[in-house]
Amino acid sequence: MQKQNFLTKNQQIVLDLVEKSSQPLKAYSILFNVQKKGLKAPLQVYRALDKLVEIGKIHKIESRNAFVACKNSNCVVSNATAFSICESCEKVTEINNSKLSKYLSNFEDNSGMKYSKYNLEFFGLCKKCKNK
Amino acid sequence: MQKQNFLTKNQQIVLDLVEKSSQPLKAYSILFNVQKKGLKAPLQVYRALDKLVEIGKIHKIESRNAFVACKNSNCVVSNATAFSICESCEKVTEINNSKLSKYLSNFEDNSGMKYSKYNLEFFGLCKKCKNK
DNA sequence: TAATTTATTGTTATATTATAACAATGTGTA
DNA sequence: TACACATTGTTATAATATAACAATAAATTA
Repeated sequence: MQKQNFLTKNQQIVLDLVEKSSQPLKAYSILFNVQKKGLKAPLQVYRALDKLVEIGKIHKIESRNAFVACKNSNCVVSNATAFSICESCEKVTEINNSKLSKYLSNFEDNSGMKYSKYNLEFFGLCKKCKNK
Repeated sequence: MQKQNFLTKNQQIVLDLVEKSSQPLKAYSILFNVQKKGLKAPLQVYRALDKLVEIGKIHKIESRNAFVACKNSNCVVSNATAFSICESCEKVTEINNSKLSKYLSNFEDNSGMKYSKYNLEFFGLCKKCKNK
């Protein structure tokens, strides 16, 4: 059996929901929203999320325990992610800046460690909240 | 009452433990280890951790839900943190690279957002694990 | 096609991480 | 001393995530 290159029913249901949302969704909020589609247990959601993260269709916002769809149409693997997070309204935006990603992907220090992946989260106030 | 500029007993107990550890500690592992010192409930640990993170004495490794002592003696506020994490042995090291921190602290994009804080986590294999 | 293998599913239970609420105590300031 | 307010201790519970295992489905190969 070769590695699955399509989405299963549960994965598709979860992905559809996350893609429809403009903001990160929490696992149990996803669960609540897909119960009418037959996903009744947390594990069904977590398993779908795990796979979707693995193949890069969604990202986990670690500091928020929440999930967003990847906005880069070319996103195949999620080995380089950067987000901005508004600490007031919690709006999260994926940062798509080639200079930044190039800089971080090529980053090396004297630890002898080879970095294959990174996740960066910026915090601050978004335009709207700044002007309040 | 002015803002506290010293550590309370509970905070000091938790900090001592985290500083002694060479690796990140989980909250409930901290709890287990400080029970003989009188901290019996999770909240006592979480409250101490919250304050210690706030004043920059320790950092939270978000992707691991674990806490490490800040290794920069000059660390006052923890608004700029970067770590390397070995995905095999889970060794975590705080990255202290002024070029990197300068680059990220000055990072701006066209979102109109002012970034006051960031957290970066690199993943890969450490020297030891790479050679296995 | 049948047998084999492997991935995925459904399900129950439980582990892990974190916070709400509130009374009691301590500490700085007026 | 009286007050304001931060911190503490405590119980209960919320929120996040995984273990274990039987059942089902899909790909492989004989």
